Amino acid sequence: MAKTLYDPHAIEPKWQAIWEERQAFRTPSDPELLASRPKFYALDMFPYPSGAGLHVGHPEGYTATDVVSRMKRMQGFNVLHPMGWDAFGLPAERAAVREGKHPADITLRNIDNFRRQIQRLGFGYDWEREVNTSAVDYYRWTQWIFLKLYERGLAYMAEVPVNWCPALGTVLANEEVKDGKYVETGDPVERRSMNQWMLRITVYAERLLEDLELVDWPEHVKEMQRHWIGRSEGAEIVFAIGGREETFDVFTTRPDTLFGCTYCVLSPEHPLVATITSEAQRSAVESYVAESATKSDLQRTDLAKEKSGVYTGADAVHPVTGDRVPIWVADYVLMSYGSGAIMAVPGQDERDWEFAELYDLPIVRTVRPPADFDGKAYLGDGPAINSEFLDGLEIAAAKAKMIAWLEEHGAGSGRVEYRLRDWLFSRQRYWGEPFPIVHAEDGEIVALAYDELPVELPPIDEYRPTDDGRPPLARADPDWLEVSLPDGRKATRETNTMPQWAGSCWYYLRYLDAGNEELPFAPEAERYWMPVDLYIGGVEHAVLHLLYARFWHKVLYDCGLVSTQEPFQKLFNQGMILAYSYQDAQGKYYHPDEVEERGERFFAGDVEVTSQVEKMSKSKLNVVNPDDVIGEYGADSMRLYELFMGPLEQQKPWQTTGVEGVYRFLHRSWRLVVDEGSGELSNKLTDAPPASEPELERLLHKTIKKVSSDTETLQMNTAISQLMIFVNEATQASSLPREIASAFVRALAPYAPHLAEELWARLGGDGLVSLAEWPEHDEALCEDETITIVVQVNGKKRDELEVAKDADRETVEEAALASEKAQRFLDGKEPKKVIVVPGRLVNIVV
RNA sequence: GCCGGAGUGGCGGAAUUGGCAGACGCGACGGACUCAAAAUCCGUUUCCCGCAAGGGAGUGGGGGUUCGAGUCCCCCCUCCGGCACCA
Repeated sequence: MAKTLYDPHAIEPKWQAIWEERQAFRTPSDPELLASRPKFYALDMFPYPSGAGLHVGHPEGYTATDVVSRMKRMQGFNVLHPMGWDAFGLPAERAAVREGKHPADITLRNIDNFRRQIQRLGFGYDWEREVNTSAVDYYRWTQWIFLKLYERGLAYMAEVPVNWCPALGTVLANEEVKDGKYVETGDPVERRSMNQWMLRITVYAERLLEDLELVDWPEHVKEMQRHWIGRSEGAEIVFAIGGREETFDVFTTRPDTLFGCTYCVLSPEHPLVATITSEAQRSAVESYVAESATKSDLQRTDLAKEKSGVYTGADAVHPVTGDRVPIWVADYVLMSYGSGAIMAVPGQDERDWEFAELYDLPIVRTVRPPADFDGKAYLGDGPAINSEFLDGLEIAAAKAKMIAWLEEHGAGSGRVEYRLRDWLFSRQRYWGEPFPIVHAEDGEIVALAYDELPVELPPIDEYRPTDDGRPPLARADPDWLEVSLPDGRKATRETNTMPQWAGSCWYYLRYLDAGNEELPFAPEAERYWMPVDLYIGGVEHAVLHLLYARFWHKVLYDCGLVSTQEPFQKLFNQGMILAYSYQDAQGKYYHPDEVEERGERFFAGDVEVTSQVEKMSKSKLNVVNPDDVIGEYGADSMRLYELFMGPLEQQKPWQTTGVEGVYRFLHRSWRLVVDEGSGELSNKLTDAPPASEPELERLLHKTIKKVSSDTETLQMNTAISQLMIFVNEATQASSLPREIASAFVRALAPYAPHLAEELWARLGGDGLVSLAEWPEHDEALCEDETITIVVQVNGKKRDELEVAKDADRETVEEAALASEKAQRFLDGKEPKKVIVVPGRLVNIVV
């Protein structure tokens, strides 16, 4: 007779079809139902649909949100759990050039593949709310929000120094550049001056910083944002220039050290450099400035080890003492921070000390270092010295007094400076949102009216910039490019497009009401569903996406369009999934399938290789494809293993043998209910009450309790471990009451939903287990009748005792002292002290 | 250099407020079933001494607090992540 084994390939497509047919995961929309239950909004960071398809890292976070949403749904929450596509971006544009197709076609093809792969995992997404940022009915609303920003004066065009990436043929935002390279590809970036769109995110710096207090996010992500915003308190001080009209401002966090200022430094890009330089110094300064201009940011930082600079020949007037101090030009002062000029205080600043030593400039200490201090610049606290009216004051008091003095004498004021810069918001690409902006022939920038949206991407022949360096959209037909304004003026459309971040700044709002043709989303939907209750994604978005989205959200809040200050109440970062890779002595990689272990060593054929854990990558031949895993073990095993590997937030290596472990667990779960020989229900199942198997009943309640709380706190690895413990025990038990089996299947359902549906149906459960009621645990049954008490002598375990769970101190102490094994170690000595920890242990000290 | 986070068996990892270190899984070893294998099931599995009973050591290293430390404090080492002339 054919055995009825657990067969995920039969079960999984079947239940996925039924879920779809019964619309099991449609978000409730009935107003009465919405009002009657609490809501839960579980959000995944939506993927960019690349041509490479899904890798096993993607589903980790998706599985976690799916498990939580499924449990919440069973617990009676209205659940919103959507998925969509961050679909604008350069790779599709490049593929379009390569294949001679339109980027939209490439994008749709990739989306279909991603959707297929994601659907195989059996996630309970509401596909009716799927969004695609590159679809016209989505990006018209991105343009709509841009108009809101523009109206509020938060979007402007300016000639600014930009990060130009020649390899990409476009500019990049500050956040996209690190060490002079594009963070995604490592392509070098250079400085250029260009007329570009900027968003005034700096206006929101303080709120973006403060409101981090309101959200439940990992501390290190908050820390990264705080650092990126980079608030520092200090003072702006005005310096006059000897013999000239001009003045310049410096920003300092140490106004208390003003008396120690022995020179000033301007950045090479500072506008005053050219005007104040003396004739004698002109050629030296000019060649220094020219040299700095040719250096990339990378070189400037690298060469930072050795400072350099040139005297301008001009002197500044010390605002308090009236002394002359020399003004230098040096590239250790950046034009992009503060005012691009500093007062140098070598006594209290390491960089200034180094520079002063190099060029033999005077050094004056204005804070007395401790007697044993033998360093150079002293940054610690101490009484002010050499500082006239500040002498004797500690730093904080000295700062306050100096700021008061400056304000009184009109020489400066207290000031807060931020590291955060305005957001460079335009790109020279085709595959992005067109700006709803035209340029009139007289140069005026004109925003389109709301009813003129959308501005659709026009077809063009080639996706390269024009020969004279204008963006690809400049190639569009004049029908698109040229417009007449209502007042009769002729105008040209903006040909830059928005950066990829634009679409992801508000997609979580579009999900609330994805089909709305009148508005980006209805206010009542927003009030009901926001904020996002759980947002899971990779830490790589800690600054970029999360900062930009928070910024837009706050603008929408100020427009009265959203009701919460912050969009994402709880954020969680899943750790990256790594994989073993194998390399020989020459560094050549081998596919894991070629490698076998012999003893302690690894070989690929006859070649000895070493193993290591690395990021998955094609070149390292260690990429694991979810389709292959599902093909072999099924989606439930894939889901379970993704979460069982270890703590969600941790990096961890993929191990195929680990998938087999959870696959075996699902087999055991199957056999608990189904007799594999006959295909009928297992004859261990009984209609007897749960109490007929008291041990198992207790374990069930402990399991429900632990699975509920561990799922809530995203400790899914230990929740699964508890389910395994239950199955192991239940397998041993002589009978299995149906009620117990039913509760177990419901607790398993969020994790292995296909198997759970099948078992639920076989057990005769009502409807879908995905929509069944989550089991409740009975606290009284979560405690054992008797507990094991450990008996220690001098802190070492010597014996165990079984006592009633409510046994009092005296009883436990007596029993422990009576223990034969304990007595042996007491060696006849009188106990000096006996510590009783009820329910845990007794420690006898001699 | 600065700021975070982490170091636990052969491996992934568990351990309320300080209270039985190593749950669960992998791997390995032994056994059952089988002509045999796979699958499955049962058992063992931190290390050292011991036939065993039993004993000793043990959570990166060193010190401390405590009846008791993986957990708290101090110093050091290693790894990972972020930032890096931000005045």
